[in-house]
Amino acid sequence: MAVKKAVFREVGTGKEPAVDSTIVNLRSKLEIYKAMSNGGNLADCPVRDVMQGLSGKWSSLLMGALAEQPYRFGELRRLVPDISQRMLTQTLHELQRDGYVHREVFPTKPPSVEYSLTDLGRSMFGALHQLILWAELNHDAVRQARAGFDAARA
Amino acid sequence: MAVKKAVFREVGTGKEPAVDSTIVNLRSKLEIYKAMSNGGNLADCPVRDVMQGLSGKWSSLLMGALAEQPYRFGELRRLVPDISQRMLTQTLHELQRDGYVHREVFPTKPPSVEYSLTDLGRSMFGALHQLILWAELNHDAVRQARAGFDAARA
DNA sequence: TAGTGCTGGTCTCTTTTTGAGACCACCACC
DNA sequence: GGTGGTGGTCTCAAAAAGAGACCAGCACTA
Repeated sequence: MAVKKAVFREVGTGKEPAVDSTIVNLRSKLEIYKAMSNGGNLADCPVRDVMQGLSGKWSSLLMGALAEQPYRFGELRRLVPDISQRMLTQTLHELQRDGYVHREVFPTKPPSVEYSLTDLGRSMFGALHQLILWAELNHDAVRQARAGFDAARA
Repeated sequence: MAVKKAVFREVGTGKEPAVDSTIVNLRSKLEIYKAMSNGGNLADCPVRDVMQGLSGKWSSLLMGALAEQPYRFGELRRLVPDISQRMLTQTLHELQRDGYVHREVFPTKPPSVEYSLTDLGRSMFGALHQLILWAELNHDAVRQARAGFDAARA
């Protein structure tokens, strides 16, 4: 294997020489992260903002359930037995706020509440689904990597 | 708009009548959630297991950065200025453990450490990228939904 | 008519996770 | 001998998550 040089690159310090071809070339590759970080304006970053709402422990699971069909509150509670009622309320509320989930109250006695995906929610779940499928297919590889890592450091 | 009936469905209680066509039809649609919940065996669920590792606040951001090029520890710290050193160490450690990230120490003085994506990591990021692109494209819709929701309840 | 159960929540308390920042050893440079 | 840069760990405070009690309203049952 060729010996890699551990070159001390200067990144993001704002002190780079203006005309350094190495850095220019390097910078041109930073497309994904730039998008994810809104080019340094971290406070108002689109990707980060949206991803944040999906990164909760229960968000993707509830989206998966609602992608199949609408559910009532109590149904979701039974379907996902290890979620606390507090987190179910809260996660559904966040998903509703971000426009992925529609909440409808029916005037039954007692009143029942049905949650369903909006068009935006279905659209988003299309992308999320890719990740879920990947997880399903590659679970063994991840588990194996994890086992190997734990074995190596033991 | 047609009046929706708030039918009290029985789901997951284990008490359903054995031959109820409504429920059978309902059950047949539960493909995505079944995959996500491993059919009730929640403790050892592939999708949940993998998603958990990606749902951290910083995981996807660091994956996005490393998808562009390898970075050294200090570079990542400067690139993502609002991550604490502790969370950077920890998140990289988790990503390494799950097999997405490779960690290589160079015998420089002082020693430098380079982080890069593995093949598994690049594969996973392909799927994650779909979600990132969606977020980029639909950020306005999400922000609008959020604003509308906040306005309605004020 | 009193008890029980179901609805969809909220409230409080404890535990877990995250964040901010001090601290560390090592070495080069001046 | 001070300063700065390397990649961390450690401690302590703040924020988030989880467990479970509690609530009002109504239907059904005894």
